[in-house]
Amino acid sequence: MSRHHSTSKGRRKRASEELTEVEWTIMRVVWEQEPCTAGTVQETLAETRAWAYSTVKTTMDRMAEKGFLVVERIRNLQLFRASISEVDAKRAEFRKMLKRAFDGALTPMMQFLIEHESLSTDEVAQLRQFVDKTGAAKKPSR
Amino acid sequence: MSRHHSTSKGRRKRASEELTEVEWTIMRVVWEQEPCTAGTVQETLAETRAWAYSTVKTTMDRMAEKGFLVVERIRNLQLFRASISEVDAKRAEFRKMLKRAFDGALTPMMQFLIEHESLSTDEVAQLRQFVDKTGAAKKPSR
DNA sequence: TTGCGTATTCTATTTATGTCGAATATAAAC
DNA sequence: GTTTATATTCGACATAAATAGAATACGCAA
Repeated sequence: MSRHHSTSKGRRKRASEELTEVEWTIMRVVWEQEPCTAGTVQETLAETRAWAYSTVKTTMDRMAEKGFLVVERIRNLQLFRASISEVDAKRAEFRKMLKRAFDGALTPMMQFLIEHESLSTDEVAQLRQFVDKTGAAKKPSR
Repeated sequence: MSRHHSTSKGRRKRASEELTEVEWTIMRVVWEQEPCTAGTVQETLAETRAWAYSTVKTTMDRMAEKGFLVVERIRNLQLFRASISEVDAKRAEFRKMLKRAFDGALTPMMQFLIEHESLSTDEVAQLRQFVDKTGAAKKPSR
């Protein structure tokens, strides 16, 4: 067993763009404010998370190592920016859930939602709207 | 900061029923064959995972500690059964994803699916079918 | 030039997760 | 009873994740 696409340094294999909880929290801020410093992120999150600056910084450094963030150095300043898109991250998160809980299939998930997640009337309506809008393009059977 | 609702023994606080990857793998087998022994699980998974018996056993013991499994002892045999339902586990997994990636809202997720996940014609058709079948009966519960 | 105030780097602790091997216990068979 | 095949218990180790303090470097203003 040995696979890693050597980006340059010895990168550990990454399950594509799967973020941990803490990483998601940080990424959200970065996507919104990039380029930004660790200090900015820490401050932005201060209201909700009592994280020490060093906690945020260390995490962000590690995220950079993993390839989730890229760093630009200006003087003694480090500006971080996301190197994975929000869409990709969402897609990965969704896929992971789908794979784990629904064997990777969308339809069973939909069925589950309807049967067990008690969608609100609004949600059902929207769902229907989306379906109609989307389904219109391709002629469904039935 | 210090919270743990001492269930009886010093249980660590658990994020409800969130399973790790390995735990999902094991739970799937348990749900299907419960009550079953660690050996059975190990053997069932042998085809796909080269896990030593002890690996499976240790993991299952830990899962029992966490409250995901319950053990029944018969002689020197331990029978495991799930103490969380498949539905609950799925719900938790789904909710976690929703919270992380879509701020907990279903509609944005739907939108995302349609915009970025290119549903197949079949999926759209099925989706429509579900919506039709459900839309009328569902009420704004919850 | 001397400090002050951040930014950076380095290291450390704790807990969780993934994996197992070795030693031990035990039911069942001979 | 002794053997045999499992099951169980325990401890161990590596890596990752979460969290943070301490030491250090470095612009910039007085």
